[in-house]
Amino acid sequence: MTRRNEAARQAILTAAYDLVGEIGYSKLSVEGIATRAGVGKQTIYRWWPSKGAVLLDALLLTVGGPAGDLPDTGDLEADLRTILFATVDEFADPGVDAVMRGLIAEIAHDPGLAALYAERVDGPVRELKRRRLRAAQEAGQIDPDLDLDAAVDLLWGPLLSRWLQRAGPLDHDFAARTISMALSGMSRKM
Amino acid sequence: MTRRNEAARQAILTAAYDLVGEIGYSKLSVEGIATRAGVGKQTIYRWWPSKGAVLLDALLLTVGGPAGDLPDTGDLEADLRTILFATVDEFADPGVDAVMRGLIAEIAHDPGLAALYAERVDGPVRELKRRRLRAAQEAGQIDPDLDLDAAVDLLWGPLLSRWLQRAGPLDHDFAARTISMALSGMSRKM
Amino acid sequence: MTRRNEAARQAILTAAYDLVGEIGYSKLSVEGIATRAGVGKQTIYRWWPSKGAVLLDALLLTVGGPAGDLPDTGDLEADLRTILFATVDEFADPGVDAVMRGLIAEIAHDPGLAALYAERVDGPVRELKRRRLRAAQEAGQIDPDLDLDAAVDLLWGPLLSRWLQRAGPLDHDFAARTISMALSGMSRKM
Amino acid sequence: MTRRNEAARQAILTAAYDLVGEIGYSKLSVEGIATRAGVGKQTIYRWWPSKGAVLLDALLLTVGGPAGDLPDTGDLEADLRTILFATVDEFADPGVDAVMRGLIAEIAHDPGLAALYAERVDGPVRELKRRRLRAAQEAGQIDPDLDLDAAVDLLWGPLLSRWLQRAGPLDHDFAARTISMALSGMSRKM
DNA sequence: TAATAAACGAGACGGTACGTCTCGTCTTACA
DNA sequence: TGTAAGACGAGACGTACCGTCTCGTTTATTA
Repeated sequence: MTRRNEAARQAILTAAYDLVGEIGYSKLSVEGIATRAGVGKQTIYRWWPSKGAVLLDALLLTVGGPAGDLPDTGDLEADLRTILFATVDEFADPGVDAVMRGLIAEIAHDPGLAALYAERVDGPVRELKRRRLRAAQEAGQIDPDLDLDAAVDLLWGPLLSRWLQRAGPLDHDFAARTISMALSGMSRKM
Repeated sequence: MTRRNEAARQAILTAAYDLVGEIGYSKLSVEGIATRAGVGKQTIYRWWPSKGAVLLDALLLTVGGPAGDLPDTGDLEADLRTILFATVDEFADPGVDAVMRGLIAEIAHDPGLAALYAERVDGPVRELKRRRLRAAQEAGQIDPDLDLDAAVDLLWGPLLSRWLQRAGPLDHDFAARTISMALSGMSRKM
Repeated sequence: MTRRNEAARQAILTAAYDLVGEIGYSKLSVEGIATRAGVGKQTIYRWWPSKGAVLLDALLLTVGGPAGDLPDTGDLEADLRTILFATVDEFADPGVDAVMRGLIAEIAHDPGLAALYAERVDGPVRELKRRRLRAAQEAGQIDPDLDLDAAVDLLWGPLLSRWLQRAGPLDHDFAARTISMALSGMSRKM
Repeated sequence: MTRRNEAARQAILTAAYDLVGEIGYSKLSVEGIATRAGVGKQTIYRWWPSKGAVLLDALLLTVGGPAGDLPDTGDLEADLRTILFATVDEFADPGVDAVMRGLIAEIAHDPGLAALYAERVDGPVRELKRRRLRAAQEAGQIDPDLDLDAAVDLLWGPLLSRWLQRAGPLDHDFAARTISMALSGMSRKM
C-alpha cells in the first residue's frame, strides 16, 4: 500500500518545472527542487530515480498525457495547421523548452530514461499523429503507399529543427509553409 | 603573440571528445578532461570560457570546418542523397551524438555559447545548403518562390527528428524516402 | 494503567545494549535499535526521551540496580578487594564500557540525563560505598575525621583513570595495589 | 611539499574548540565547524580523518604540548598542590571539558584516535608526572618501591572521578585533601 | 461477546549532516 | 610567462537518521 503524499508530489513537479525554466537543466539540482518545493531531498529520491525522471513527470503535467484524438474536420491541411500551431506554441513555453533540451541530452546515456520517454511522451503522441494521417489516407487525400512514420517526421521534423538550432523563427507562418511544402512538394510542377 | 602550447590544445580537445562519447555530456567534467589530457585545470580555464566551448572546438576537429561547396552534379535528388547520407553517417558517431546533445541543452541558457554555435557550426553549413538549393532554383528544378530556409529544414528536420527521438531508424533508406517526399509532396496526385 | 508491551521493552534494551557494544555509542541510532529489536521507532520515542535514556535503562539491566549492601566481614582490606575486583570486572564488559563512555559524554550537555544518571546509577552505588567506609570508621580501622566522599574517590578514582585513558592495565593486581596505597599512603615511613 | 594554508588551520581549530564548548561533542558537526571557520568542508576532510582528530588538535592548542618540566622546589606536597590545582582549573574550562568527554567516548571504537590520544596527549603528560615522582623517590620522600604509574593514578584518578561523575565539587580544596590522603594514607595511625 | 481504545509495526515526511565530488579561482614551483 | 600540480571556498551529490506524523493491525480491557 502506498501512503504517498500527493501534495508533495505536486509541489515537487511544479517546483522542478518552474526552476528548469528559470535556470536551465544543467544548473538544476535536486537540492534546489527540494528547497523550492518545501520538501526533504529523500522524498524526491524515494519516488524518482533521477533528475531526468522528475522532469519527465513535470513535463507531462503541462504537455498533458493522452489528450484524446487530434482534430479531424475532413480538411487535412486546416487540421494540420491547428495541430502544428499548437506544437509551435508549446515549444515557446520556456519550461517545455528547458525540460525537453535537458531530456534530449540525458536520454543518450540513460537507457531507463530513454525507455520512459518513449513510453510516456513520444509514443502516445506519435500514435495520434499517425492515426490522423491514416484517416487522411483512407479519405484518399494523401498517397496510400506513404510511410506514415516518415510522413510524421516530414511534418514535425522541420519544427524540431528550428527549435533546436534557433537559426530562424519558429512561428505559425513557418509551420504553415512547412505543411504546404510537405503536402505539395518542393519540385516545380510542370 | 600567444605562447600557447599547441600540443596541450590538441590533447585537451581529443580528451574532451573521447570522454564525452564514453560518459556523456552531463558527467563530463573539466577535471576529468584535464586529467585525461595530462594538463592542469587552469590551462583549460585560461583558453575556454566553459565546458561547452571546449566541446564545440572538439566537435569542429571531427565534423570539420567549412569543407568547401556541396556537390552539384546537376542531378538534385542524387546530390541530396549524397549529402544527407553523409549527415546520417555523422549522427551515428557516438562522439558527435554526445557533443551535439550536450550543446543543444547548454545553448538554451548560455547566449555566448549559442552565438559561438551559430557562427562556427550552424551558420556555415546552412549557408552551403541554401546555396545548393538556390542553384537548383536557378536550374528550374524547384519552385523559384520557395523559402530556402524552410526548404532546408524540410530536408534536414526529419533527420534531426529521428536522431533526437530515437523513435525509428535513422538510415540511408529513411533519408532517401524523406528526399523523395520533400521533392514531390505527400498529397495524392490526381 | 499502562498497556505497555514488556516483550518490546526487553527487546529494545537488549538490542540497544548489544548494538552499542558492537558499533559504539556515536554510531548507535534509534533507527538501528528499532530494526534490531523488530519494533517501530515510535515505540522507542513513546517510552524514552533520548538515546541516552534507553542506554541508561539498558545499563541497569546488566549492572543491576541496588544490589543490597556491600560485603562487611570486618576485614576492610579484604572486603575492598572483593568490591573493587568486581568493579574491574564490570569495566571489562564491552557493553558496559561503551554505554558508560557514551553517557559520560552526553551527560555534559543533557541535564535531564545527568539527573537520571545521578539518581539511578551513581547515587545508590556511592551511598553503599560510603556506608561501608563509615562502618570501618566506627570500627576504628580508618581515620574518623576522613571526608568519606573524598575517600571513595581515592579508591575508585584510580580505576576510573585506567579505564578512561587506557594507559595501563586495569586488573585485579592494580586494584590491590591501589587499595594498599590508599590505606597506608605513598610516603616513606621512617 | 605541503602547501597547507596555516590561517585555515587556525580558524578550523579555533572554531571547533569554541563550538564544542557551546553545543557539546555529539551536536558538533564538521559542517558547523567549516561554516564557523569560513572554510570548505573538504579542507577539513583533507587534513583530518575525523571530527575527533580535529578536536584532539584543538585541545593541544589550549592544554599545550610538552610544557617543560613540572615544578620541583624540593617540597613534594607543595609542588603537587601547584600541579593538581592547575589540573582542576583546566577541567573547569568548558572547552576542555567538552572535548575530553567527546574524545573519551570516541576513543573506545576508534583505535587510530586512541593511538593519537596516547601519543599526543596522555603519554607526554604522564611522563612528566612520573618524572616528578621519581625525583621524590630519589630524594627519599616517598617509598622507593612504589609503582609510579599506580601512584600517578592515585593522585589524578580522584580528580578524574569528580570531573566525570559530577557527584561532588572539583576544587582546590578537594585536590589538597586528595594529596594529603594519598601521601599519608587513609588508615588510622596507631 | 462485542466494541473500543491504547499500543504497536511500518514507514512517509521535512530536515540536518554525512563524507565525496566537482566547480572555478588562486598559489606555488618548475622549465 | 606559461604550465602541471593541487589547495582552497563553495556547494550539490545520494545516503543515513533524526523526531514527528499518519496508517492499518493487534490486544486486552470495559460495556
